Amino acid sequence: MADQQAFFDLLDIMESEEAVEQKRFFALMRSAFRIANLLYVDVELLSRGFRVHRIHHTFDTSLVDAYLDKDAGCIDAVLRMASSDVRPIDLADARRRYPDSEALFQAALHFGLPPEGIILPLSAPTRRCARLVIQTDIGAGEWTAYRRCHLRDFQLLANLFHASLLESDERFTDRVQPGAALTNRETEVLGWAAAGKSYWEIATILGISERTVRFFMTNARRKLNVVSNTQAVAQAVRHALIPIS
Amino acid sequence: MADQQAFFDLLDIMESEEAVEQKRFFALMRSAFRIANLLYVDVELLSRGFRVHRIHHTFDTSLVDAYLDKDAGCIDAVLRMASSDVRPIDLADARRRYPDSEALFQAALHFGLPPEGIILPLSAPTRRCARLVIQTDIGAGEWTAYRRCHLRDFQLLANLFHASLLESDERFTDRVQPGAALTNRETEVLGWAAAGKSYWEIATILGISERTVRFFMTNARRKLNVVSNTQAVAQAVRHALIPIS
DNA sequence: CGTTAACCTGTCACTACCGACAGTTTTGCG
DNA sequence: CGCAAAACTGTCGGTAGTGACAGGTTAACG
Repeated sequence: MADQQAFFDLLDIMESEEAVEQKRFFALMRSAFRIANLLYVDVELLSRGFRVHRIHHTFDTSLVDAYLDKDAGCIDAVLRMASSDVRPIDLADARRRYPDSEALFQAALHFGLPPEGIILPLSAPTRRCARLVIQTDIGAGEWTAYRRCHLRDFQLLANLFHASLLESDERFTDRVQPGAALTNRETEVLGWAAAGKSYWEIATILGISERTVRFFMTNARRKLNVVSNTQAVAQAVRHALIPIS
Repeated sequence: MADQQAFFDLLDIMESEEAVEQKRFFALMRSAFRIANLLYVDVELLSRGFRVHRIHHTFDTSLVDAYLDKDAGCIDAVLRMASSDVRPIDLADARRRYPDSEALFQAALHFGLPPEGIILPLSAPTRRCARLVIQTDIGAGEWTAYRRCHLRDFQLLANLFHASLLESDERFTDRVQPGAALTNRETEVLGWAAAGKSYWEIATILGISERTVRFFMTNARRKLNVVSNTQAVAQAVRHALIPIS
């Protein structure tokens, strides 16, 4: 419990300052706790592959870059593993539960990085997935006690850091939709089109004429500023105008 | 710091047990901390409105239900406000920053519920948004100190509870895609269709014949088990086969 | 060297979509 | 009641998407 004060100092910094720089946060964390390395990732996970929005870490740059190029498949598996769980996961547990990640841990060991540490879940905006990985040099025996004592500290500080990054991100403010809002009928018709129904089918379902369905769809296309039903539906799904259902 | 032991006891429970029941967690939290009420929500936020996946709370049922029916617009605004921030937000701050929520706080006050407490962000799967709201009877002056001391406890325990709920949820395991995976070209063509391009345009862009574009699209439709390009693109966006871009 | 999968192409007939023409009716609000 | 916005309808002509016909080429793998 020696670093209680260090935590509270760090908490005050994270809560009081507008934006905490990534390097500063990593440095503060490393001085406040017995942390060897930190890795922060914010990605958009796709069915195949992923798009990195942000990645920051304190590992050797050449090591990480080399690995990213060499074995993207393994990185992909590790990301998918980490994102499928919203619980803090111990690195040792991750290694045990997901054999695909073994290559990564082997490479880390080769560089003198023992597999002790934890992956913390972070609340990301729609379709994104962010995690903070903390790696330590503490032995497995001692780590259990240290983790129990400081997990809450790690999780909260990680959340605050992550929030700080998101807030400083312009892209996070693109919530506002351009153009006018769709009417109920327009949304409804879009939803059925997304379900693969033709104009005739939608007309039958809604009990209106086929011409009217086209009327709504045309209005929706105009409002969304798109050229085809297909693009309109893509937009609607992306902007959550229609539910997953 | 009197309830330090209570926190660690609770942490051990949350970490050791497979699934912690919602009522039990709420009871444990209320006995371990000076918490008056808890509210957990997990929703899918749409451009207009929302779909509730889960909602649990310790407030008076009639109060919440009545409010949900009466003023969905306000609830909507509050949800949107809470989800736009991934930082823990004090209820008092939320009230100050978002005038739309005033009606809700007024109603709460009317039922003897003071606006002290916090909204905790939770990491949810794609397109979902989950939050745990903690409300206390502690006075505003004392709350600041109590909050500083226990925010980390609240955040970590909330995360673990949330993870426990998600894990027990069948729907969370629907990650597996039915049918075969799309090839690179099929995905590529779908992406352009989602961008509103016609077959002819896609053919020109990719430098192949229009017929070939149709070939890929037909294969994609067959693999996704859909009947139109529109439905195929809707599926592709929903299942993150193609990026937001 | 055979097999498989991905990638690529042409044509025909049909149906669905889409823009532009020109309206009516209903609903909600000040 | 007047007005605006939403909901609703008909028809025409052109373009785009769709299924089914029947192929060829290239790269990877055992």
